[in-house]
Amino acid sequence: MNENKPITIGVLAKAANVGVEKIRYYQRKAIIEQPKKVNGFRHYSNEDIRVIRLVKKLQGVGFSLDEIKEFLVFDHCCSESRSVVKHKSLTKIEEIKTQISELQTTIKALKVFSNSCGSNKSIETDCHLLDCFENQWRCCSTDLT
Amino acid sequence: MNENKPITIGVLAKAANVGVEKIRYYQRKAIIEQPKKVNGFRHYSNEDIRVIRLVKKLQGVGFSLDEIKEFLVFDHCCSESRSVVKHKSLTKIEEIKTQISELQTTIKALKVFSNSCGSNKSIETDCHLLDCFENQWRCCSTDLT
DNA sequence: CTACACTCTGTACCTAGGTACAGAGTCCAG
DNA sequence: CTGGACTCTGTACCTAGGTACAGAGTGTAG
Repeated sequence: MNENKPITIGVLAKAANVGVEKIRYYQRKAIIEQPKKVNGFRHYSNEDIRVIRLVKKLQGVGFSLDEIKEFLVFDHCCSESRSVVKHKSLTKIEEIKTQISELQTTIKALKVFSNSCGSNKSIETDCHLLDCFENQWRCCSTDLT
Repeated sequence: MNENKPITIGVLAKAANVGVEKIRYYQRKAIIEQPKKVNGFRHYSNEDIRVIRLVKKLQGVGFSLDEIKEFLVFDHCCSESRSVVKHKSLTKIEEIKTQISELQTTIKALKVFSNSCGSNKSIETDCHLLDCFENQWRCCSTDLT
């Protein structure tokens, strides 16, 4: 059954909901492996569909293609580089935690901004985004006389 | 004192810890306003330093320059567009919340991955990133026969 | 066995967000 | 009043992550 209807690039693209050009681009960039070719046509496996979807998902949460490549490579040579895998993952987890806390601060600042600038009572107060964010971040304050 | 030592682009760049080219780029893109010029030289205010720092911070948490521009524009015509400001902020808050929950899922998947693939007991189990992520996301599973 | 859909490789082009000059003008310390 | 530091405008170039052909080959339904 798999033999009769090969998964060509178009089938893969449809199944993973991306364009064929993007798949070829990922192959040029070595994000995914070059599949076997039959008469010059690429034939994919079901796993390739999962990989493409994973790539999309990881991109969505902010991984660069290079980072994704590293994780996918580790995925295939897992038994040779356990400690490297573990290290990469733990590092990434820490990065994401930092990112989450920055995002939470951003939410706070946006809430303050929308409640002050966005409210009717603020019409006369000349409320600034700058002030709202500075109160949260203490990062942008003037230190130049 | 401010009159004697004007804040030129180089001073601003140093104070905000960015390059002068980036500041000029932001001006070309109308992210920040064109300051007054004295003999063709741009003279900035202390507020400009705060703005540049805010732009950096917002970029860091994932705002595009176009989004930043919108917020900064609202910031200046606040009294005319309260409801638009409020709406933009609330929309952005929801987006960020979604992003945070995706990031939390990513952390879970990475933990599973590092604990299984990264552990010594996994040497024989052929653990895959793909499986770890699919368990968290249920998004990449094969649905092609 | 023909027509059309699909795929191949290769190259060009696109957006976002910059960075790096060149060549000319300005400012300031000595 | 000169030399070095700084700034101006304008254009070219860069990376990441793609998208869009062109021209040729392949595969398959009628």
